[in-house]
Amino acid sequence: MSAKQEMFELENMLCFSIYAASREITRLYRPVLDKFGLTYPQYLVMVVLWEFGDSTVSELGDKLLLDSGTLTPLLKRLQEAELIYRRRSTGDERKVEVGLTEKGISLKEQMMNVSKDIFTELCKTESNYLQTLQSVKALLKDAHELARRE
Amino acid sequence: MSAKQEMFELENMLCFSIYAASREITRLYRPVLDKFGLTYPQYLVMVVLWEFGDSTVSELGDKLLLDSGTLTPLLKRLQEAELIYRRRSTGDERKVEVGLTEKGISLKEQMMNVSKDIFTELCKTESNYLQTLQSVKALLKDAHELARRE
DNA sequence: CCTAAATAAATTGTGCAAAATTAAATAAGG
DNA sequence: CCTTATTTAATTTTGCACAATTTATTTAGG
Repeated sequence: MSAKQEMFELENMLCFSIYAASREITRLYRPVLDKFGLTYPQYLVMVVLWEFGDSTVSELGDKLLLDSGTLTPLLKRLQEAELIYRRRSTGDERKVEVGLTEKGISLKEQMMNVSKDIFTELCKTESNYLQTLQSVKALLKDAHELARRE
Repeated sequence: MSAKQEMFELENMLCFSIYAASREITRLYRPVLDKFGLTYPQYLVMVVLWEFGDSTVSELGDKLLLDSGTLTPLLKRLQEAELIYRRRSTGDERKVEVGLTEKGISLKEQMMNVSKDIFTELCKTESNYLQTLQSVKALLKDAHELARRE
């Protein structure tokens, strides 16, 4: 079996493992997030707002590596759920500022008591959580730089 | 900063790194796959057919961890592109068998001469490709088992 | 000033992703 | 046989994901 053959075998393809792992992790979060009426990408937006405070749409996109075409409808759903507000920047009317409502702020406390279970469950089974985290973060950084140096 | 606080920081969230890395890798493959008129999930279906030969829809789903709601329209597009055929199983008319056309078979050779570039590019930047692959495969296995033990 | 370029977000269109429902066919027990 | 449960795929619906285009605004050059 040549090296060229091997590279088309699913078991050897890091790209497939990452792609499938991403969906399985989302599946793992779903039953918990469902209790709060959140999807996984919506949850990540909340995480960024909790950590960094009020942000523009493009700042959210920079952190999450998502574009406005994805974020705009997602943010509208979070606004309908009254977890965030959206308003035009007064200084620069091209920008839309996104911030947490009281309900959005208080959600963090509620989730900390539940979400730990997912995190610790993965930690428990993942014997080397920190090692895996460092590997994937390095991969993300490399892929991000490769994909954007046109 | 408490351990509970830290778990909501984006930099510490393995789930986010996996999710973002998956999209960045797909973005990396896109310009190459575009030349062949394939999307990334379509490419993965072709990889499975090249490796394992003719398969039913559910066999493809088992390998790729995708359900029929995702695969059925995707397979129809591959059929329209004349890379695969689909037909009801003669033995069991519930099953739909998927197989490669001549065009689909020959695509593998064409891609081997181009796709290597993506693979080697990632290998080059990823100092520890095999280590990362093993970590992510272990994570995938754990997440898959956790997500399905109801 | 005033026009041209650049920026920021929204809009549009295509293609996954997955849960829920439906429909068809098979298998199994009585 | 015949009914019931199971299996398998299709269909439907909602929600990302992203490229391409459009619109509005701001910045810079002349």
